[in-house]
Amino acid sequence: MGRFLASLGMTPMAGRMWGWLLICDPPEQTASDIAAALRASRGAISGTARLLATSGLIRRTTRAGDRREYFSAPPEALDAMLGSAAAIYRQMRQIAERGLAATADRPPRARARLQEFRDVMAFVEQEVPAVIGRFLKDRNRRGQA
Amino acid sequence: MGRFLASLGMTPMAGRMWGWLLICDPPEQTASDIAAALRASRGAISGTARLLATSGLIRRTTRAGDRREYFSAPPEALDAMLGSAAAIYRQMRQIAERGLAATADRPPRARARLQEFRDVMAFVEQEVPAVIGRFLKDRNRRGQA
DNA sequence: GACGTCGTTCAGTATTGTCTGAACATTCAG
DNA sequence: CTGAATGTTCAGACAATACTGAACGACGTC
Repeated sequence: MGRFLASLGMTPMAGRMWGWLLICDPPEQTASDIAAALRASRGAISGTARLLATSGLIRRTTRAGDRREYFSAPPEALDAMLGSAAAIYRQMRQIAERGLAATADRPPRARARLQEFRDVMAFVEQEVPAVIGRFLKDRNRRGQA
Repeated sequence: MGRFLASLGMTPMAGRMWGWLLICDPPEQTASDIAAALRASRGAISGTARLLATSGLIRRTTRAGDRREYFSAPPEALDAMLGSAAAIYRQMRQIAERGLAATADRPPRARARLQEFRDVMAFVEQEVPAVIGRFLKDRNRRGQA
């Protein structure tokens, strides 16, 4: 439960909140529940919830006749996580291409390394979706078995 | 050249320095060269150099009869980068397993999501080296052609 | 329509992290 | 041996960040 160190590019609060949603019971919790469990203020929960929701790591649902919002960590969260990891490579490739464009007037020797960096990122960017697809197929097969 | 935003888990200085080493000419530069190019203090260069060197992103070489150290971004840097990316998944799996051990006395319903998270990370952790191996083979083939 | 509850927003604050600049150790040249 | 140059280390300043707590608006209830 003390795994709030999962702040990989996220805030510590986001790591704690997501970790809690992975192990809480019941799986759907209100903001007040989370605030009490994590000993955090409601303001922090509000901001973190929006961050996690836009990242696709958590889902916020409402119930008819109930103003409260229920948060949960759905299975799609893992897909979103892998997808965002893939986005990092795309981002790196784009940065490299910007760099190549900015150094167009430099001698080729100076650009060779950046060019290779771009190629590597392009390769990984292309292969990662294939791996994810294979994983999803594998999971579905196991889920239907 | 203004791509110092590459601080993905690294310090801004590390991003700037690595980016510079990717495009500088000549490819091998002394600490003074880098400090002058990036308008940074020698202290920052020293600390950042050690950080990047231990990560395998840069290589520091010396020449006989020359006290200065030469820094460069070798091709192996990309391999190190992909390897560290793979390490992230392993780390996540280990964290998940620690969480599972810590919640052994909880009802299974509360642990199911964490269990699945562990499985997904284990899968990716296993598949990523395969992708990297395929990439290396592809690059070598192209390099020899 | 008034109250309690819930979510959001924002200023303030504490904490963390990053860079600078000086002091020190070490090496090579004269 | 002296002196210049290089790399390292450390304290301090500066900036960025994350969280708290209070104020505000909105919805449901009585």
